[in-house]
Amino acid sequence: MTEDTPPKIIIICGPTASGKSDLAIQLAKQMDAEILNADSMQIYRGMDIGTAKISPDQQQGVPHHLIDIVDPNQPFSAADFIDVADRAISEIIARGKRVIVAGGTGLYIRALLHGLVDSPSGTTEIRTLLHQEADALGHEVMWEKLREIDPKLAAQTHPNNLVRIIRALEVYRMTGIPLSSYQHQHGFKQQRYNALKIGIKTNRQQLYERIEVRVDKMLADGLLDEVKNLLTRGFSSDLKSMRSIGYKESVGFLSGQYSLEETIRLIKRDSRHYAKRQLTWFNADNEIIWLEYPQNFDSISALTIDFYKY
RNA sequence: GCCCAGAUAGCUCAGUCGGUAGAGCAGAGGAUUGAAAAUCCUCGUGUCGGCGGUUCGAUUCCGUCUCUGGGCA
Repeated sequence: MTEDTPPKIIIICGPTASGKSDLAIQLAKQMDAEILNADSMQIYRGMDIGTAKISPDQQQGVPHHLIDIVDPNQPFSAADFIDVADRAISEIIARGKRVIVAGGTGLYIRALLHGLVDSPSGTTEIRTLLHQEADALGHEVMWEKLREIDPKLAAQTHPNNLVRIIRALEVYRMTGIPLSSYQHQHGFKQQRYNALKIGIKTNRQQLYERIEVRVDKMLADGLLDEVKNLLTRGFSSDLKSMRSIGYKESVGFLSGQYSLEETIRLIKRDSRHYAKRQLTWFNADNEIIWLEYPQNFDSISALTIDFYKY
C-alpha cells in the first residue's frame, strides 16, 4: 500500500432496513469478497435480534467481519472502528479477496475513508467530571466555557448539545488545544481508501413499512427475552449499547414504564426517526451512487466490475 | 323519540369574555471529527361539522340540521 494508490473497497450504505446485508452478500458471492460490518451496534456480542444482526446461516458462507467483537459494556468508538477495520481489510486483501463494507453508521464510514482528527479520546474520569459540572452548572454554563476556550466551535454548537460540548472541553483539558483547530487542520482530507460508494435508494413510505414489519418480527423473535437476558447478565440499562433503539424501549417495558403496545409503537417510531437521520447523513455525501435494490442489482454489479478494472 | 356532552392540524385535545387559533404526538428538513441506533436544531392555514340569524365583524353568541359518545324511555 503506497500513498498514491490506496486499496479499493466497496461501500454499501443506506438507511436501516433498506437491504444492505442482502446486497452485500449477493455482491460478495459474485465478486469473491468478504464483508465488513460498519454498524455501530452490531459489534456487540449478545445484541442480535434488536440490531437485526445477520445469523451465521444467513451469511451463506460469506465471511463477515466486525460483528460480535466487544461486549455491551466495553467502550468502543469511531477510532476503534478504524483500527479494527484497517486490520481486517489488510488481512482480506492479503488473502487475495475483495472487501465490501456494509453498514448504516455514517460517521464510521467517513472515519474509515477519511480519518479522524488527531486528538485523544476522553478518559472516563474527565468525562465523569465534566458531567458532574454540567449537572451542577447547567448546559448554558458549559457552553459558555466552550466559548471561552474555542469560540469558533461554540458558534457551531448549540448550547443544548451537551455531548458535543463535553467532547470539545475534554479535548481542551487534555491537550490545551481547541478542538476546532484540530478539525481545521484535519478537515477529512485524508484518502485512506479508494471507495466505490453505493447507496440503496428507497421509497420513504415503503421503507417505513419495512421498518414496522421488521420491528414486529423482532418482538416475535424474542427481543424482550434478549434484553431481559442482557440485564440479568449485569449489563446496565444506562450503557450506551443498552440505550440504542429497540433496547432502551424494551428496558422501559421490562421495568413497567409502559405497555407492550406502547413499547412497540416507540421502537417503530424511533427506528423511523433513525432512518431519517441516516438519510440526512448519506444524502449530504455526493459521492454516493444511489440505486434501488434488488431491482437494479445488475447495474450495481456492473459498477463494481468497472470499479476494479483500472 | 327525549335529555346531556362533544364535533378545532394526519391523531389526542386546549383556546378564543366576538377581532379567522395553539400544544403534545405523528410527519418534514437540517447538523454531525474517539458516545454516532448517541446527541442536537428548525418547521404548525386548519372551509375551528353544514346551513341560517344577530353583529361593522362569528370558529366563539343564538337557532337549526348532520354525525359521534353517554343516559332515559
